[in-house]
Amino acid sequence: MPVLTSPDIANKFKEKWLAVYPEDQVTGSDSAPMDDSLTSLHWLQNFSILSADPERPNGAGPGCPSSQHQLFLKRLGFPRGGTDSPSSPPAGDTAATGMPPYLGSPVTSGSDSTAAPRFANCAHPGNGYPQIPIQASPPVEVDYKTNPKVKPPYSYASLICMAMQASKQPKVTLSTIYNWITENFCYYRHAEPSWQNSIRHNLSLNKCFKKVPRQKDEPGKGGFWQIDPQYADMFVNGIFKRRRMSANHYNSSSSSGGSSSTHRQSKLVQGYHSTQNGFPYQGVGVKRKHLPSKNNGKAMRASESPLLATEAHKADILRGDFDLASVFDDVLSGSCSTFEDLDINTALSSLGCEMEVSMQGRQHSAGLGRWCGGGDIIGQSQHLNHHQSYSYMELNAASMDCAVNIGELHVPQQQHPQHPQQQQQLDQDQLLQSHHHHLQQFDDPSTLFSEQPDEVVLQPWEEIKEEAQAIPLTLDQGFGLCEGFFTEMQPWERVEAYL
DNA sequence: CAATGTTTACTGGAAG
DNA sequence: CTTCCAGTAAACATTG
Repeated sequence: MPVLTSPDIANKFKEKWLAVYPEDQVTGSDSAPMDDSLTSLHWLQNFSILSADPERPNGAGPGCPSSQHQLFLKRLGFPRGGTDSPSSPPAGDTAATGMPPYLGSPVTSGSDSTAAPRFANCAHPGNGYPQIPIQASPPVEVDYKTNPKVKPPYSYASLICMAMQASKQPKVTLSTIYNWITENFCYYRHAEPSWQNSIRHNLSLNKCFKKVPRQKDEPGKGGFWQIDPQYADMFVNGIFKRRRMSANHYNSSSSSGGSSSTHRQSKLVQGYHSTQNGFPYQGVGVKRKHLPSKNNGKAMRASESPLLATEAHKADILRGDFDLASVFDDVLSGSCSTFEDLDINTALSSLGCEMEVSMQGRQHSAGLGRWCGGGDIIGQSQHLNHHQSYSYMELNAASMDCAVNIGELHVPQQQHPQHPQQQQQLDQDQLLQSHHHHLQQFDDPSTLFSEQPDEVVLQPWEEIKEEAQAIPLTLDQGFGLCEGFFTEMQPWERVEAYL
C-alpha cells in the first residue's frame, strides 16, 4: 500500500467527513472566530471517547450545564464509550457497557449509541472510535455490565478511580468502591473475592489514592478514600495514566521546565518507587497496549484501553504547595472541570502527539479538574478563577512526536509561585489564555519527551495513530502540526495537522 | 469476627 | 535480557 503523506490522509479524511457531515463544509478553518476556537476542541470529545453519557440523555448532570456535561461525559471518557461508567450515576448505570472495542465496546449497548459522538457514529461506525478509512478493525462489543466472562480491561486503579468519580462524592468508602464495581462490572460479581483484596492493595499501595480517616462523629467502619489531589492528573478520563519511567527519569529532574516536573518526580519516586516501581503506583487505566493475552486463569481480559495512558507524563508536573484539596473536592463534587485537555491529550496521543498538562504549582486544579471532569477548562477557570495558559510547544525531532502541553491552570489567588518563572508563566498565561482555552503551556521538551517517551495507550483511535506514525513526517510538518493544533481547524484539517 | 488496611513477595506480560 | 508494571496471594495489623 502506498505511503500516504499527511496531507493525503487529511484529504481523505476530509472527504469522508464531508460525506457524512456536509454541514461541516461550511466554515473554513481560517474563518472560524477565535471564540469558537475555545470550544472547537469539542471535536476531540467525539474524537475521544465516544460517547456521551447514555444514562443522561440531556447530558445534564448535577451542577453542569447539559452541553457542558455532555462534553464532560465524553471527556470523562472512560475508555469506553458511551457509557458513563465513570461519570455515570453512582449505581446501576451502564457504566460497564459500551466500552471501547479494545476494552469492550463503546457503542455496545444500545443506550449509548444514541449519544455516540460523530466519530463513533460515522467515521467509525463499527466501534465508535475514530478510525481512518484505511483502518478496519472489527469492533468487538462487550458489555461488561452484563457479561460475567470477560474481565474488564481496566486496571484496579482505574476501577477505583471510576468508582470514586461515579460516586460524585469527594471521598468514598471501600465498600462503595466494591459496590460500584460489582454493579457495573458483572465479571466482579461472579469473581472470587480476591479482587477485593487487590482493590485494597491498590488503594494502599497506589500513592494516588489517599485515605481520609473517618471523623469521630462519623459512624461506620474504615475510612474514606479519595484521589490524592497531587496525583489527580494521573487520571485521565477517569482512567489511571500509566507511565513507564526509566531510571533516569527519576533523576532527571531538570531544570527547565522544570521545577514542576522535578517535584512531581520526586514525589513519584518517593512514593511509588519506594514501594514498587517508582511511580505512584499508577497503574490505572487501561493497562497494556496489547491484547490481553493473559487469561488470568479466570476470565479473559479484554484488551486494555485506551484512553489512558497517553498522558501519563502529565504526571510529571510539579505541583505547588497550596492546598488543592478543596479545589479538588469542589470539582469532584460536581462543579465542572475540565476534561477537555484529556481528550485532547488522548487524541493527540493517538495521533502521535502528546499533550502534557503542566500544573506546576497550581496544577492540582488542572489535574483535579480533569479528574473530576465536568466542564471544561473554561468552566473550571470560571469556577476557580483560574487562568489557563499556553506557552510554547516543542517537537522532539528525534522521535517526531509532538508534545503538547495543555491544561495548565492557574489559580492566582491560591497560587504561591515558588519560582520567579512561575510568576512569569502566569503573566504569560494570561496573555495567551484568551486565545487558547484548551491548549496550554507546553512543557519543557525534555520533560515531555525524555520522560515519557513511550506513553502508549490504546486509544480508540490507536489505529489512526499507527497509521500516522507510518507516514513520513518532516520536522517542519511536525511543527506545523502542533501549530495547527492551536488554530481553528476543521476536523480534517486538524487531522492533517496532527499528521 | 469480619471488614478494613498495610505490607511483602511473586508472577507474567510488556516495553526498552 | 532487563526493567517496569499490574495482578495475585497471603500474612499480619487494626478497627468496629
